[in-house]
Amino acid sequence: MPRVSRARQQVAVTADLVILTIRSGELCVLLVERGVPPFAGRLALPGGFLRGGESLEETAARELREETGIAADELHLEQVGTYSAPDRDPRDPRVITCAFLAIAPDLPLPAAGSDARAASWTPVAEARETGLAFDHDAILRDAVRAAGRKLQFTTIATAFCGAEFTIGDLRAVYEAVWEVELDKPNFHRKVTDADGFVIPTGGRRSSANGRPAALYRAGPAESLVPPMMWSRNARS
Amino acid sequence: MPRVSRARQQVAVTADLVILTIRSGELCVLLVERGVPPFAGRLALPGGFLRGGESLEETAARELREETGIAADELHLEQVGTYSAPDRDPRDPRVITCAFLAIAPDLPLPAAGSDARAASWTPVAEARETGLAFDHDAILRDAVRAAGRKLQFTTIATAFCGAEFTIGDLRAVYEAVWEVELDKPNFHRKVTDADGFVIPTGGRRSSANGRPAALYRAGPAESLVPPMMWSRNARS
DNA sequence: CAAATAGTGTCTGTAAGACAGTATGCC
DNA sequence: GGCATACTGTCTTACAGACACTATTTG
Repeated sequence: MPRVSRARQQVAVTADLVILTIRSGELCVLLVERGVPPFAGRLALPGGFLRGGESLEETAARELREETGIAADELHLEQVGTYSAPDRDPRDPRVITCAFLAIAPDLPLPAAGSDARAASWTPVAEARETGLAFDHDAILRDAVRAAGRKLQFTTIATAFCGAEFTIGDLRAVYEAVWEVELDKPNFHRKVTDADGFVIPTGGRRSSANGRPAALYRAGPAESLVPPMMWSRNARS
Repeated sequence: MPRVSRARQQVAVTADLVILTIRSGELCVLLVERGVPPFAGRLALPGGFLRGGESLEETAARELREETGIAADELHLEQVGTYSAPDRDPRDPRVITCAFLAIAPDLPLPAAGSDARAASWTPVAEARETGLAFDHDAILRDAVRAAGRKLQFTTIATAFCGAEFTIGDLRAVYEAVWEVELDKPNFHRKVTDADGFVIPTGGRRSSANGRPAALYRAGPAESLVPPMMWSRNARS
């Protein structure tokens, strides 16, 4: 009896979402507590099954809306990878998943999910310690790496911020995702010099102490030239 | 009657392979002629259905072996993306595919596929003109882009070459995938200076004309620092 | 005033790109 | 020698990173 049957196998497919944001300088991910087996009571990435007539992108967009109330066209949604180890989900029929990365500003809070599941922002460091259901630890790790790579070459960092933000806010994004400290003066110059990355609004924002920071909004550029390099420390 | 049913849908899943190589300076992809509907007689990427007990990576490795005789651990195999548009495959049950990128040296020729399908290397430019079955045009485009990005930051270019190669061979890889011309002297210095990219074997190879080029083999480094940038022309 | 954060100026090392010039093969 | 290809040297410009310094706020 061969372990690998020659028959083509039909499977159920889910789209799982890694929705990242920055809350008070910390990288956070939206997690839900599973209400039903398998892994009932454990934390997991939000997600759901592919339905007839849908592409996986549409499934992901629908889940995003159901879990957070955000329309998918308001933020980036991109594939991270497909996870298909035969033992990744104990259910039968077999379940494979396509993971999507979404980047969101600090939201008012996922309004008590219409899906009735308890959804909440969890620091990524904490999620890694606790451990997630299924193979979601690996998915989260891959998604954070993908986000880190995108920060290098695109202006996606502004998607982590609200409509108006300071250069310090933007630097906090890079520092949280890359887990490094960046030189403030050099970062400031690089960002403000890059063509179409940020546009000054003229406003300023006071904090408790110190000189108020100038406010910016996202510029029209999508790719960031020259890239923001952190390859010296090349992990991934 | 909603277009999107609320029922979770079971689907069949394939792994499709984009196997790239360089033949006389031209980027080529391994294509098969389909013997059965849908798209019978049309060119398509090699691939096959996920079987019970297999991950998609294992499916891809098995198809690679069946189509080319190459063992998967001899070359890179990595996910490009999953394609799931509802109308991408007319068959029922519905079929979605996970595309993999493989990079191969110029092989002796895919030994008359054990799968009995006519497999052959086709220049990518030609494949784009002719058009492929299913959504394989989009998959091919995405895979070539992914390969181009990998060339920037990894030493994967050596995987396109045989065990021994000249710097000119290596440069041809970059020029074919990126569709640019690179400065020969600068490329030479950059590659030979990069730590662990290439190692001189001491041998030389004569061509018809001119000074024989020194031979190299792949070095131990996997990531390329500093990266080989072509971001000035940033397409993708 | 001190403390704190925002932002600018300047210097140094490294690397990219342009391209002149040298080396070494075949006819 | 002529020609083609491989390779080296050198110059210019651009950018990363370090860090001294100035600016503007609160207390």
